[in-house]
Amino acid sequence: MALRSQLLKGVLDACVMAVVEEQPVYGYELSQKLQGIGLPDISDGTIYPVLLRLQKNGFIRGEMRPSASGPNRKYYFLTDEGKAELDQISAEWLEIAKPVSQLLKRGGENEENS
Amino acid sequence: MALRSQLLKGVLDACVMAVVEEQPVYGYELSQKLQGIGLPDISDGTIYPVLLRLQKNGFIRGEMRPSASGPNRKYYFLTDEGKAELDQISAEWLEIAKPVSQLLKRGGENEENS
DNA sequence: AAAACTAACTGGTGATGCAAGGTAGTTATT
DNA sequence: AATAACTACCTTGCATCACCAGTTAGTTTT
Repeated sequence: MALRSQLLKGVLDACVMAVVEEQPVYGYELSQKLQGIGLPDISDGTIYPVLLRLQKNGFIRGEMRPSASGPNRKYYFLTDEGKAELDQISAEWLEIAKPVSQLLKRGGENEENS
Repeated sequence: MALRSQLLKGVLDACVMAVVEEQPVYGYELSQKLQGIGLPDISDGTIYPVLLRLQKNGFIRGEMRPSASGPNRKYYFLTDEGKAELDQISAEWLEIAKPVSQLLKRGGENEENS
C-alpha cells in the first residue's frame, strides 16, 4: 500500500470540495482531474464514498444529468454549508501544514522557493 | 472528535522522527515539545504507540536512562534506517502538500496560473 | 504510609482511504 | 441482432492510525 494514502487522510474531502467549487464535476471525471493537479492516482472507489459522505452532510448537492455520449452523469455542486466547511478545513490544513513542512524541510539543501 | 486528528495521519511518524533527529527525547517530553512547534495538543497516549511502532520497525532506538528527579526516562535515537524513512516520508509529504495547499489556498477569484 | 506527580504503556474505538466487485447504460464491432 | 468494450455510478470489507481512557510503576512530598 502506498504511503501516500495516509497522507491524504482528512484532506481529501477538502480537495474534492475545492475542485467542485471551481466547477461542478461528476465523480468519474473527478478521479482523473485530481491527478491533473498533482495528486496521486485516486481511484473512483475512493472518491465515490467521499462524494456520498459530503452529500449526506449537506456539503455538496448531486444532480443527475444526461450525457451527450455515455451513461448519465451526476454533477455535484458545492452548497453554502460546503463552502463554510471547506473554508474551515482549509484553514486548519494550512495551519498544520506550515509547522509540519517547516519541520520536515530540514535535511540540508532547501532550494525550495516557498 | 477534532478534525485535526485526521490531518495528521501519516505525518505524525515523520514529525516524531524529525524531532528525535534534532535531539533525542523521551516520550513524555515529546508530547509537550510538539505543541511548542505549532502542532495541536498531542497526548502521550497518542505518541507512545507511534514510538513503539517506529521502534518495532527499526527507525528509532530506545534507551532507558535514569532521571535526576522522577522515574527513569526512555530516550529515543534515530537510526540510519529511520533517517532514510524520514527522508522518504518528508519527500512525499512535501510533494503532496504543495498541490493541496495550492488547491486550498484559493482565496477568492484567483486566476489559475498553471 | 498515603497522596501527588512523573513517566511509560495498553485496549478499544472511530474515521477514512483504498482495492475489488457489482450494476447498468452507451457505443463500437462483428 | 448479438457481443464486446467503455463509461459511470455505487457497495462491501479491510487496514491504518490518531485519540481517549485506563493501567502500572517509580519518585517525591506530606
